[in-house]
Amino acid sequence: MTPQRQSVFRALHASTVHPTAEAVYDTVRAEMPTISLRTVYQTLNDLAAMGEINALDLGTGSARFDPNNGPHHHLVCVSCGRVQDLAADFPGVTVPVGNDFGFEVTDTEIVFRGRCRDCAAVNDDDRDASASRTTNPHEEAGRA
Amino acid sequence: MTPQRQSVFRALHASTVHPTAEAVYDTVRAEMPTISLRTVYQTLNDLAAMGEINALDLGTGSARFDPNNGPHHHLVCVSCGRVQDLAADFPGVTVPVGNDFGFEVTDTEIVFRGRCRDCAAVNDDDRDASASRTTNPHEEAGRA
DNA sequence: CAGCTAATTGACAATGATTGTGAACTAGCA
DNA sequence: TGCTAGTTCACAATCATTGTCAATTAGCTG
Repeated sequence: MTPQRQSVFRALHASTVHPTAEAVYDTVRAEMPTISLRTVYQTLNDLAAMGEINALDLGTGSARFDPNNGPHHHLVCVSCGRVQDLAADFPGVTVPVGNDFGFEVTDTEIVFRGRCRDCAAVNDDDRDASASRTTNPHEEAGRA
Repeated sequence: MTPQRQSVFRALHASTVHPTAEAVYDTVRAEMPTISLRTVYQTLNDLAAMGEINALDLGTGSARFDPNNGPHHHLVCVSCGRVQDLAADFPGVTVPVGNDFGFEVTDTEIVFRGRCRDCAAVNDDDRDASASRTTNPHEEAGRA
């Protein structure tokens, strides 16, 4: 546990927004200006490998890191990329028997996509013309 | 609808494995050797924007394209990246009332992660030493 | 304390997926 | 025939992430 690692760990836990590696980097640099982005990535990967944090790829362009260890799901804003934890349990969600195509399922991940409060408010304003040119470039067509 | 676009469309529908852009490129090149990867990307994006296909980012490193338009979910192999459609409906899966953090949810996506039949078989062979160095480099720690 | 070893750091370049740019081509039409 | 708009594609650029490897550091041994 080097100071760098501690700082990364703290930055992650101080945040509630599932920061990207870049965001963690910015935070950590405030108190440790010499740290490199490489070290942040390395530390995040190490922490994830140790099971201390989760690495999430939610289709927002870059990975996001989640200090929440318990089972939970996510609300993702398709407009700004914001990610919100959802501490709910969905007991009925399992692969129907006989439909598993031989998969050994080890993990179930539910992603609710939509617009967060802020982006929904913005979109109410200019709902006609520029509806697809919002803050964030990720406007993937359909996600089933 | 240019010949290129038709060919991309056909390649996608002829496949059941949710090909990556690169895979579509390889298929199309067989019958149209001069097509460029750029055109394939462009066409896939256009088709996705038109709602003809879905673009999926399932954390396997590259986007995968899915000609299946109906509502369905996915089985993803964490080892080889294979993606299998799952035509099941989960009626109970909605954000609990009062827990939506102001999100306007428009889409719900369930991903079951695990090992496909083939990768499970391989892993039965060398289950001790090289368990984390499999075909595919994506061994993200935990996905909640 | 000197010396050794192993782990960590960080500068730099490389990778892989994807997109921007802009010139060449093509189809349809006046 | 000449114009125009949409497509294609070669090339370079971008973005997130990782490889490499020398320099630094911590911790241990004697």
